[in-house]
Amino acid sequence: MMRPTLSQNYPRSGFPMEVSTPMGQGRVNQLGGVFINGRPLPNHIRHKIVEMAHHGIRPCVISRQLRVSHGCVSKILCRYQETGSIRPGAIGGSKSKTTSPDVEKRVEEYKRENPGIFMSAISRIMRGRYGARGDEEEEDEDEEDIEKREQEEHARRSGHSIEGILPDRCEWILQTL
DNA sequence: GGCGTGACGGTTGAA
DNA sequence: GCTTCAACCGTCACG
Repeated sequence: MMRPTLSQNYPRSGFPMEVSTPMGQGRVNQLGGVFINGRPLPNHIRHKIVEMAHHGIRPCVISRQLRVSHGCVSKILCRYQETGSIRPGAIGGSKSKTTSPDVEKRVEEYKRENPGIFMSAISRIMRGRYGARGDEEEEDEDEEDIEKREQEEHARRSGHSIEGILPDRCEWILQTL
């Protein structure tokens, strides 16, 4: 199982078809769908996958209809079940080193001393970071909005404020609560 | 025929 | 500015 095959070399040695997209060099998969190797599927496609699955449509039908490989449909649905989010994970970069054991210890201490303030701070940060993301399966979010938010997020991350650091660690913080 | 899974080549961005 | 590295991506094919 899972051995390399000739067809797996498509991308390198002459994929059957290549198309140009605003995002760059697109390729065409076996189902005739266009994808960009290494890049996530557009948000509206991901949204549609989840939506169709919600309506009880089988993954194989979804993959055929949207022309996305069934492996991809499977992955996206798995991820959606696990995280509740249709958004792709953060691509690239290195793991944040902002939470050394020392930092963790101090956050823990601070949490004990100021539980109220700590919680409201986290809530504020979470609102700022995720906004209405919890409703994303109901709302058809504009890709422009997403892009804008990502840009803002990026700008915030590159800053040196505590809020540029903490959001990445919110999951850990919440786990320790 | 439908599905889960792992290898693969590719992209990305922090260090 | 360039390189390295580790994370993620979607496709493909096997079982």
